[in-house]
Amino acid sequence: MAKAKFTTSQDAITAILNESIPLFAKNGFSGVSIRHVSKAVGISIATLYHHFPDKKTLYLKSIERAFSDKAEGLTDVNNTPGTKEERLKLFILRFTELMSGDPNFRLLLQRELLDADNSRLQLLAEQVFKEQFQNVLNLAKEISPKCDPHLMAISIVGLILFHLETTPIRMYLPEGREEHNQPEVIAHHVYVLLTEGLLKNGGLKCSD
Amino acid sequence: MAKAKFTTSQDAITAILNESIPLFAKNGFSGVSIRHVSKAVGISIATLYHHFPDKKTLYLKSIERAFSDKAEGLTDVNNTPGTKEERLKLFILRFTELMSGDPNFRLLLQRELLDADNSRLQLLAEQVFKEQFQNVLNLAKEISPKCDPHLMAISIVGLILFHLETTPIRMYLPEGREEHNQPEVIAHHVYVLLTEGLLKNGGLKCSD
DNA sequence: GTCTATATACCGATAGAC
DNA sequence: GTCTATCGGTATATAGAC
Repeated sequence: MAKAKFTTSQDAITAILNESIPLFAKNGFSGVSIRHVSKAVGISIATLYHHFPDKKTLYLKSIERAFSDKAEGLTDVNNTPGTKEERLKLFILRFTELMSGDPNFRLLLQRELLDADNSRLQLLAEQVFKEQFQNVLNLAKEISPKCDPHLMAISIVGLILFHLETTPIRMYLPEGREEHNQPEVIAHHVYVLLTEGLLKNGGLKCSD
Repeated sequence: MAKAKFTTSQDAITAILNESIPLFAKNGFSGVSIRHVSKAVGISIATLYHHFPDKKTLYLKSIERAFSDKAEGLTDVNNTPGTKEERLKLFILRFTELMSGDPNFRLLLQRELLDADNSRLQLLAEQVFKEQFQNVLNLAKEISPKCDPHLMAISIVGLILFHLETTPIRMYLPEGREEHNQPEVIAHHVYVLLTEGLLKNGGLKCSD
């Protein structure tokens, strides 16, 4: 008889998700097989199917687990003291550090934007991102009341995410340097760009 | 004997790539099988293998074909007449329209950023994007000489690409509207954001 | 809770005829 | 240039013992 590797079903499920999350983040849904996951955990395929009914459910539970952890990572920055500029700066820094600190979350998000159907996108938007996006929306309204808040909120998070997204190809592009990948450098660049624009005073003072 | 569907090998290759490009864009490398592609083209698997040695080569040739078409789409906007603001505006509009006009190119690019190894990213950077990126770099240097040009160039294209990337989830996020997906709306928003920043005159004049 | 063994389908790739 | 037929491997998923 095979000895029990995990005492409770929850332990086994957690161990499986701990392996499946990075695998799905790196290789996508169809790039990961049940065999890969079960081998990474150190259990048989049948054992994995004992805990998850099918591959799709395993994927969705992986997404769920990976995303639920992050929902609390960004507390409401609108409730912190300070001017609107300070709160914007704080949000950008926190969001950049959060996203660069956990690559799995960002990679899974990007893959979902590519692969998910409308029902799953709706689920993500309404049950995962809604609250956090609303915070950015409020910040955008306060800082730039005349502009479309939705477009502005997308731009704020998009600037940060795209810099992280292009990290692997940067060093091969002209004038790309290693330091461009540091969260603090990205956050500072995004903050200055957003607050001052390109043309003010003949160009940004990125050395500030 | 089976009748010849294509007279020349080039015709067959073009027909195959015409089907494989959108399939790879939508489903990724491991989400597409040789069977899918051959069925979509209307030929047998063996015929496909007569034109391409293996699946990986088919994928790389698909990328190559899809990307080569776009290299000329963006002519050097720095050589057009007008002020730097006008040239920035022109670049943003052209780039936005180019990217929203051919979803396959953008989707393949995003998938490559997720899936490609370093050698393929280097190939993409140096043989596909180098020249165009250099143009954006020059524009960034001229417009914002005090700021890091690399970071600024990434920000300019990133703003546009992220708005397109999030198109499918927008309508499910707070205050998302259908018109936010129009290329002209995105381009105008990006231009105003870049040139004026968030805080100037108490907020952007997005209605201009 | 975990296993071995197996069912069934699909995968990438090839052989050889026409 | 295209096909049918097929190989060996792997995919997801299940049955049933312990």
